Amino acid sequence: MPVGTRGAVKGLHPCEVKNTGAQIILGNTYHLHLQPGEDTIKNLGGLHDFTRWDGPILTDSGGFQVFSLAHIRKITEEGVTFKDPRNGDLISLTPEKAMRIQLDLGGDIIMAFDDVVSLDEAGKKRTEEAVQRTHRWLERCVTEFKRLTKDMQDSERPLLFGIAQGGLNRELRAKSIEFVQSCDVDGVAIGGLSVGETREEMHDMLEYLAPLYDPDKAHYLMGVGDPIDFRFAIEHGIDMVDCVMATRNARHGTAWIHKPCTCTNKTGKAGLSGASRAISDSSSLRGSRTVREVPLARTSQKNFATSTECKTCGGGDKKINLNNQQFTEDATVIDPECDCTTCKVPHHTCLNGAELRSATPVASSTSSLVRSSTTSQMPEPPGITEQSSSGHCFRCGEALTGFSRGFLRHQFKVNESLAGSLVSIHNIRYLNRIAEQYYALR
RNA sequence: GUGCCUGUAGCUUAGUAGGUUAAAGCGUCGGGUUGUGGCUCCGAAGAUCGAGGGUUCAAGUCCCUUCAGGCACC
Repeated sequence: MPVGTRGAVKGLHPCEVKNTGAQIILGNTYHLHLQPGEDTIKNLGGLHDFTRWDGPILTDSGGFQVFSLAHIRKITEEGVTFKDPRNGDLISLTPEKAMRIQLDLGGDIIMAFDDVVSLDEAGKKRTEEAVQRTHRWLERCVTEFKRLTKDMQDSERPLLFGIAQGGLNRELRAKSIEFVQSCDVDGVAIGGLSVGETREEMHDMLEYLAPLYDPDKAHYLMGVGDPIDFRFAIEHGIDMVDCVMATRNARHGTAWIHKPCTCTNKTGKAGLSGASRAISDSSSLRGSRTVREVPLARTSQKNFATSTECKTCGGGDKKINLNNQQFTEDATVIDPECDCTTCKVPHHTCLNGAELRSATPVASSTSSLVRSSTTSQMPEPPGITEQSSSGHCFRCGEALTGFSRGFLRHQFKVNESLAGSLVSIHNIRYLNRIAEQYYALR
């Protein structure tokens, strides 16, 4: 889920977001409440009409801002007060208010209001307290949610997700997952990770939690991650993630690329972790049990499992910093394997026409969970051509040549925001391609 | 021709009455970024202080000469 905190995925037209294969985006209660306010958004038709994004929208509750804006907030049992950074005004968020705001905003999935703790000493000390409070707040959220939606038809009622906490404490985590799954919620989110712990600590926790998930509910890992963490999460029963890295890194010049693993070890055990390897040979898992039911086994070589990097050939998920001098005269695209509209764009007359409609199959693992409440019409985006993978336009046969690294570096160097937008498209598409590859393995 | 002003990092400048290893912003180069406050954060490289000589324990700073640019006057 690309992140559009303030109602827009930064730098991108909704068509561009859609064309990455993204099925759902995020908005944020805290930011939209401060500006322009849920009343304004409601008066302008709700988030979908307001933002012109006709796909599902998930709104975060503002719980994370309790954590990230720690220097300007105060927590009590009732809720949290923040100082408005613009004018110093005190604003408050409570479980009930978070429900009201999110329902006014009009997203399709709304999140319970939770208490996120840091991993420093102060945070560790209050981990248990935060878990208990998160649970009490969740009960208040569910009550308020039911009260506010009791007159709604099933088709217009948004979904409510609860959030499990517990820091890096396994016992607390297990209790929290169990509690949230026992509540009347449509989905379960894993919160409080990706807040500064090491990759190994996060992966260990995900591995520990995977067998505890109720297969009847969706599981959403909040705030994760880069391609490596994303693969690991999928392999361990996670259905949904969101992360700002794709877009923030893109705006700062970092693009993800995939270096194919060239190892053809006769044992079939190349360096890549279980499912990552399986993608290269997707037939090996086709027809097996679903990912969520059985988290794919990690290889005995832990290092391989926690990174998709192949120790033998260096293949796997990589990143490049397009600001680097080495790309000044680089005529190649970010990633020749990629089919995004930054890496493969027709630069001829075919660009102008409906024939270029996307033919890329889009996975729909979450669509059955989500009822899009909008009827707004979005024009079909100028898409990826049918034969983009072959590198040629299916219509006229001309080569599809995306934006060169040299061009992108130049635009970054002259501070042109187009560069950040183009790389955002690439990075979001990169993650969605990973999701689509796993989806094909079900 | 005469008088005055200005020369410090690639650029714009700070360097106080001479006193530790000449400072900053921008730019350059490299890195970071995980439920987005921040086109951001961190780090590095980069200066024989226009040149030469002198005074002094000590000169970017004072003196002389010279070069370059600018201004004014003849």
